[in-house]
Amino acid sequence: MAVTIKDVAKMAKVAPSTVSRVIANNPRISEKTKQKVREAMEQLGYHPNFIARSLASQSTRAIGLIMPSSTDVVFQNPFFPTVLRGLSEGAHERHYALHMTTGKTDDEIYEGVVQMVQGGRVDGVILLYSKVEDKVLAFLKDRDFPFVVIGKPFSDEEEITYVDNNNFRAAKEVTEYLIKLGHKQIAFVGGNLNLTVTVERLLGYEKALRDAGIELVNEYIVHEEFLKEGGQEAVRELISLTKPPTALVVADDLMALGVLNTLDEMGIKVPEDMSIISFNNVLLAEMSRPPLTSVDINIFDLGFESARSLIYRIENPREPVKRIIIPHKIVKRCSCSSPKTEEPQIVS
Amino acid sequence: MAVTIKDVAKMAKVAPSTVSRVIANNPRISEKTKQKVREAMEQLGYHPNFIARSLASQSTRAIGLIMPSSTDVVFQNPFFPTVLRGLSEGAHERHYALHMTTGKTDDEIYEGVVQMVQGGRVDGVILLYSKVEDKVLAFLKDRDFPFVVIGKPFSDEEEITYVDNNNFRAAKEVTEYLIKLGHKQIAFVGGNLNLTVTVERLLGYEKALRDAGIELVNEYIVHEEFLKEGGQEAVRELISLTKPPTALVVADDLMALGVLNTLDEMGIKVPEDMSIISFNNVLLAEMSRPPLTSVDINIFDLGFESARSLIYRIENPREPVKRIIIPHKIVKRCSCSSPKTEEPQIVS
DNA sequence: TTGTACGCGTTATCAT
DNA sequence: ATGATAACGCGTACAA
Repeated sequence: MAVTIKDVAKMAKVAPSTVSRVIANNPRISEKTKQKVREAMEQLGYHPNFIARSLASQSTRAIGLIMPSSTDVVFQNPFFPTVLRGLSEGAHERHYALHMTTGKTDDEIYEGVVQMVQGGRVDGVILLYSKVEDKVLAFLKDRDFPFVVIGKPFSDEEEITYVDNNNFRAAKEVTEYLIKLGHKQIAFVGGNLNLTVTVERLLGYEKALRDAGIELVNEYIVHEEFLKEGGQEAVRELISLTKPPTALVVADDLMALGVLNTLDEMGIKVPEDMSIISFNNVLLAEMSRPPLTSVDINIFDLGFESARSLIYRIENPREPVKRIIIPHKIVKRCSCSSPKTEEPQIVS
Repeated sequence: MAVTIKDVAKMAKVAPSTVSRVIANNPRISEKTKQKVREAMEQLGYHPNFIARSLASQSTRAIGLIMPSSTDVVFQNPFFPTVLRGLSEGAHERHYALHMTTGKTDDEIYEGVVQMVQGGRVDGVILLYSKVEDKVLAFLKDRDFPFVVIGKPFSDEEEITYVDNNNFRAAKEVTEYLIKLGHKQIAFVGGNLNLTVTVERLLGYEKALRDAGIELVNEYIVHEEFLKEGGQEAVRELISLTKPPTALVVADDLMALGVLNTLDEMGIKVPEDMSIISFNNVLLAEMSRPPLTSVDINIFDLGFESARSLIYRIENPREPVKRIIIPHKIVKRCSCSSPKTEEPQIVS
């Protein structure tokens, strides 16, 4: 058995409660006994037992991470290692540990969360995704358990603490950027519509077009999963239109990579024949050919601020909910240019 | 306060210990009282408290994951989401939870591990990396704490349970494959030499050349970090040699992607002018242009088996250590071909 | 088959 | 400033 507070107490010739106070650095303990106790701890190699401490203090100093379905393609996104880094750093800063749940199906995930929460394993949780009609979110809200979601909640926005980018605005900006370059036929290649992020980006795209007086055409909006095959399908559909787009707003870098490949296979040059702009600015964005113009959404900060606000919520339960918007920035690389003016060519 | 075992006991008119036994499904409890107790649990919405249970039973049913330094480029590798999936599934299967530690510096990581282990937060840990002279590993071994490492340990191989591929053999095979295609000038682009995986792959490469009677040339072996810029540097160095290689063994897909880009910029065609073969076969391998021939190392299984063997070790402490080798497979795509025979061209 | 009583390692509330 | 003592919620040896 490991060395406990009692062993230390015995060695320092004080009561266990005194040792406990020394650990908490209670000011009512004299410096002399503090020193004595600390020496004993040192000599015995004492380390506090988190479990016992949790039981007594009713707080675990651990936060739970709820991942999206592990079978979901988004799980493969380089997005995750980066949020994780942010989360980890934010938690570490306040001496919180990280606990994880994953699952293949939605039910598995839900069960995991219930276990974790009811079982008292964590003081609060962070939802690493935001989708419509989420059972998990409903559960947490119902139980009034501290949580924050990364991304904009589908509903009850006012009553939920969340950390997000302004995806609507970001999408509007990139679309306006393309319009300014002279594009009029701009398509949107989005991911799963169950994710609120997809919806927000789509809305921003539409708003920009409407503001510019450009008609929305249904065939220009395609939705596929965030990953490879999806991108390819989407592109083929678009290119085969009688009046194909000259520019693409793609909801995710990884998907844009797939798009890039398909275009290459079809002999369509980027950015000469087709402009592409995408989101997230993961490492791949600069490793593609051509390097992608992409919206940097500061993934790390998304994680970092989520951890921070959850911890704040845990430690100040009665404070009002708040939302944090992480700034974004368009990183211009080489995948966008002005459209070729087709008409003159026909005339000549 | 949440509903406890006592509340259930009161409602079912039995002793708390009886409730406890029902939870453990102790056969010495009559079906009748079991039923009665279960009804009470249902009605009250009882959920066992993991913390209390852990304290009493001295087991947390949680396993700790030790990540590499979050500042390290390898952390960004798509490798991680995939091992995580495997780990998660392996743990979930046996109803174990996942706990994480990360850190920026080695010391931060070490501190985190010590806290986690001494604090009794987990029953065992998994090292998600394997490097030389690892303080963390030494600590775990010294404390005789259950752990398994993903990758081959640098030393004390016989006394450590680990899960790995046969990277030596894999590297040997891919090199032989290139040799069989007719290549004689084959270079090796490796990552950080502190990681045992890099060493193993390098050794396999060298062995294949030696077996084939091909002289090893020092300039053909370059070491850079696993990610982008590294790859580019490495390639430039190689190409500027008076007798540049015709084929490259690259230690990681992501790095190969960087290599691909640099070659493209330099106007060198793959596979016509340069063959490339790499490792891991992450999603990106098939998304690159051209799609990469890569060694599939079954990342998921690496995680899955690690979780399994750790749990086995936790539950059977006195069993001998074992090592598990996950099979690999070369996935041939489009980045390798026979070398152009330069001489005839000069003659003609 | 079930109940009693104690222990797991801490923190927290009273005392002194 | 410090020491007893009682929780915290559950498992379990021992008793009945």
